[in-house]
Amino acid sequence: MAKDLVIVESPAKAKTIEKYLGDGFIVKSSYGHVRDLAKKGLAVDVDNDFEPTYAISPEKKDVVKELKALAAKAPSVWLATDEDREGEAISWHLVEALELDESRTKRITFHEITKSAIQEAIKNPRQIDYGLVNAQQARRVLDRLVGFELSPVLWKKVKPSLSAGRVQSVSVRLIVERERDILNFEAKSSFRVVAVFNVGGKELRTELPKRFKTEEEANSFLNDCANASFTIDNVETKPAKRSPAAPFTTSTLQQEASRKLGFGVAQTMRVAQSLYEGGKITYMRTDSVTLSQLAMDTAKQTIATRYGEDHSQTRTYQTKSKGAQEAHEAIRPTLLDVDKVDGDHNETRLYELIWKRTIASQMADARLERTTAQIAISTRDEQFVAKGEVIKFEGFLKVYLESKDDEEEEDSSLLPPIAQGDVLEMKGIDAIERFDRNPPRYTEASLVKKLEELGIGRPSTYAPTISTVQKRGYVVKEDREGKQRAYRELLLRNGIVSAETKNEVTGAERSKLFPTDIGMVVNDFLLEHFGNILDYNFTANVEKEFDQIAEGGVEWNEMIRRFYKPFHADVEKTLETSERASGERALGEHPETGKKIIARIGRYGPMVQVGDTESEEKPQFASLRKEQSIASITLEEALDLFKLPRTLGTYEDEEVTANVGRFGPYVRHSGKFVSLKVKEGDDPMTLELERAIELIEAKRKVDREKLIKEFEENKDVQVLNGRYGPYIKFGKQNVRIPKGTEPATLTYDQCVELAEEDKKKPKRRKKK
DNA sequence: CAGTGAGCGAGCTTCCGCTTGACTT
Repeated sequence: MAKDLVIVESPAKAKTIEKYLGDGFIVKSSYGHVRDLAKKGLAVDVDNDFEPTYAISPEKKDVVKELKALAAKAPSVWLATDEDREGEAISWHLVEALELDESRTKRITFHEITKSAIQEAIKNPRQIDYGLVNAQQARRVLDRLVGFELSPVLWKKVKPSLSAGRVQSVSVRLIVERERDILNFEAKSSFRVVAVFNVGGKELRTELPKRFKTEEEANSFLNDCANASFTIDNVETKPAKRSPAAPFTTSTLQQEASRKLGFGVAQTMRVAQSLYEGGKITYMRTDSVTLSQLAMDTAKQTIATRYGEDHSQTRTYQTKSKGAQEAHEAIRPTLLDVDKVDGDHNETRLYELIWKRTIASQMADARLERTTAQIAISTRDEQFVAKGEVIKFEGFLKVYLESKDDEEEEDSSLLPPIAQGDVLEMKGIDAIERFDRNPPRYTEASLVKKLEELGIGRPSTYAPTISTVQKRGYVVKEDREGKQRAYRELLLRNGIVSAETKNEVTGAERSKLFPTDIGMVVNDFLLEHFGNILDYNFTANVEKEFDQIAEGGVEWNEMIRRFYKPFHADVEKTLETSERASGERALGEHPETGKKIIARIGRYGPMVQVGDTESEEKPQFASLRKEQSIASITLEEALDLFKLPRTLGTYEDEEVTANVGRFGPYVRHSGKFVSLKVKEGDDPMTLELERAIELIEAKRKVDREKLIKEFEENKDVQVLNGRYGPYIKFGKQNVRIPKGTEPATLTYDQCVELAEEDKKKPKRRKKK
């Protein structure tokens, strides 16, 4: 008997559904979109109602071929792609690509993969929704027009191969603007006062709600406290509660995996993908916080068994994010009673996180008691405040607590027993200078959070977008070392106030996103000429229009026409009238020659320049160092760059020079390069000839020892000593020497044999 | 591998959103 064909987007989903549907159905996957705008050129006819030219994606040729053959034999074809705009379009493209007859084609949808949901869907087939399809075409065409018209403007006006787009350019803008906020941030300081009292052998830690602006004020406060008495003025206890966070979406999973496990967003998605393929979790690209009824029921049982019925609380969550399409469930374990899975370290950790978050989302509130005590000072009007918190009922906190991006204030805990009117024994009071914190730089995950808030990008594109802006060189993910900063500390002990200057490290960063010079230049250029595209609300606004198209109120080509006319005019105007953008920034004048010094982007990246290109004397150029940027380099730092290369003297009648190159600082001597050992304190600005010679000789020695053996038969074959031990260099091929073979005894024939064997060896593949 | 920074011109680059493998070092 011929079987009906069901087509879904993901192969893992296909497997599960086939199980639920049983005999009469064969379930296959389209692997996402099968057709797209043709890769070459615009593929949108702007003079003919924006008629798109679609082509079957090259890597989908085989898929389409197979599906087409199966569809030809099937009595009915069920298009079960996702229930959102893209899913509807995939179904339509399948109709077109497989040349399906719509009379025996049925469109079905479900947003959870459970037996009942699927059987219910089969009972309610419909036709393709062309409103949604057209909304998707508008989305697709708009993105193509924006991307493929803006990018070439950048090639002409900034640098070849750059790119711009509705999503990536706004992502870069967020990072650039945050960096400028930080650069312009003035860290004002104030004195934070903390007093510690003794209550029956236990410490009572309190803080002054107000901070003192100056050291004088803080000092006089401490002196006033020296002979004061301290009395509990008021104690208040209030009940409070905490509620669990919603189950994971792609974005919240990426955030928590970043905070709790230190994963990058791409890593999170890779690990989640493998859990999904193993059937351990539901689909990982979702914007929905909904759990299936089945999942909530199992969660309830699991919680009751493990923690007691009073810890369970069935909850449904509403999505808060703009533009959510909710085609799937939230990310959850497929089996909620399984709290651990096999797999590598990262898989088990991510699974555990997902399990805990899901279970906690169905648990009772935590009930707390918060106590606030005011402590009066006999000599001043200010009062110290002590805060304590006691958990009365753990509820969901037994399982999981969501992390915050900024480290929290120290956890408040139980206060020692105190009552109004108690007179306290003061142990000490500290007034410590504290600086305001600059706005935080984005991590990959906090950028995703921001994009989601703005409704920009989709679960399937968050990770790729972040990798694109890095690949284009707009943004780098880096660690930065902090700087030393002095602060004042006043201590009151035994009635005496002492003051001291101390040092702290500030501004250290780990895995944060920084804009590059090119990122800033491109951003400023786009913002100046295409401000509407870079507007944080641009996506949200066009989404509203896509919705109108979906509802049938607006024709998609009309919407595009209204957008394209002014946009294209801007493109033309910018191409004609705008200057090349080089991010030029004047740094000042050369102290000796008075020539202008500027920083800008050159052909090979950021650089500083002394003198004019138009003037008769050729200007001097120097590349910026990796950690420098046009926006922040000072005149002094720029002048330093011109101090290299330095001539140190001569050795063996040849000049020895020091410089910094692409691979760090080096010494050059008779055509050879020797790297400086920065870790051992070598510095090209101060390096002396003696040390340079030492380095040159050391390099010569290594080179001499590098060659173990050469062969008369073939000069291209050598036995060498490399970084990882001895190996055979066979032309361009590097061959390992088997264990137990003494490298120096190898003959030419043996080398040839080993090289042959090595070639035949199947390339070892990385274990997952 | 440790440079370069002028200009010409051919031919290339580029978007966002759906999905996974099939390739190496």
